[in-house]
Amino acid sequence: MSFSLATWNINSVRLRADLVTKLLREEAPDVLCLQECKSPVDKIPVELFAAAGYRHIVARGQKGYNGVAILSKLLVEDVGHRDFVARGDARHVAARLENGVTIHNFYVPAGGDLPDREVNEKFGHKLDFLTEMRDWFHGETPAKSILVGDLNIAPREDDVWSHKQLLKVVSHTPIEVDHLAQVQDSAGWVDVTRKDIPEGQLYSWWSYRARDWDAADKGRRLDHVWATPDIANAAHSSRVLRDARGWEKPSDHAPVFATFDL
DNA sequence: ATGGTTGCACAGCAA
Repeated sequence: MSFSLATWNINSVRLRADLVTKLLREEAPDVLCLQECKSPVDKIPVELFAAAGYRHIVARGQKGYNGVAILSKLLVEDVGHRDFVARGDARHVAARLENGVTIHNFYVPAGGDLPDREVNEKFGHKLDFLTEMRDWFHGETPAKSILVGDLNIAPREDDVWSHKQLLKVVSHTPIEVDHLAQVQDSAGWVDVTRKDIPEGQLYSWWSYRARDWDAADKGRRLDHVWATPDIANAAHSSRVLRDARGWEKPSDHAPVFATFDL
């Protein structure tokens, strides 16, 4: 059995519902994980997605902020969520496919501007969120699991347009990279995207603030697809749909894809 | 060095 999956920070699922359906119709992943839906669950345009063939939806939402959803052509079971750092934020949801694979969809806090928890509470929140992810997965020791989402960290030097210029910029600081590595180590998570594309610059996010995002190409790889070691070797064909960043009224993130043969 | 844009929701915060 083979299935494909994509993760996309949509930055408002209602404003960009037509872009979601465009992606579903043109790229047709079996499962699409969305972050930053910025919508209560009951206001997600589920009929639109069902009409495109995605009849199974597992989501957590809140008004205006955060929000994660898993849209699927395949039957999925809602296997819950965890309120990381106990703020009542909708930043995690999990679903299980009939083949036994569990998919965790995360929206990790962005962390504010200053990379110092003493002066920026949001940075501390981000680090604490990552620490709780590490401890949770360490205790769970998951098998046949996939973890995707906007993790808001670009860990490698070639995951950012300038390693040197971003060392003190939130998303690429050594302490964040270390925290993310500890999450990854907690369950032996394999970075599927980099397993498939080991070399070269690779980005999934480009700021809205650039005059010409495509020409400047000052991107970062903030969106990730990870898998536990038992299924990581079944993954292939990873890619970033950079084109989507150039669509009309785009999200600032592009979707990241992977396929699993199980 | 600074400011640049977007979404939500209607001011200013979060990203």
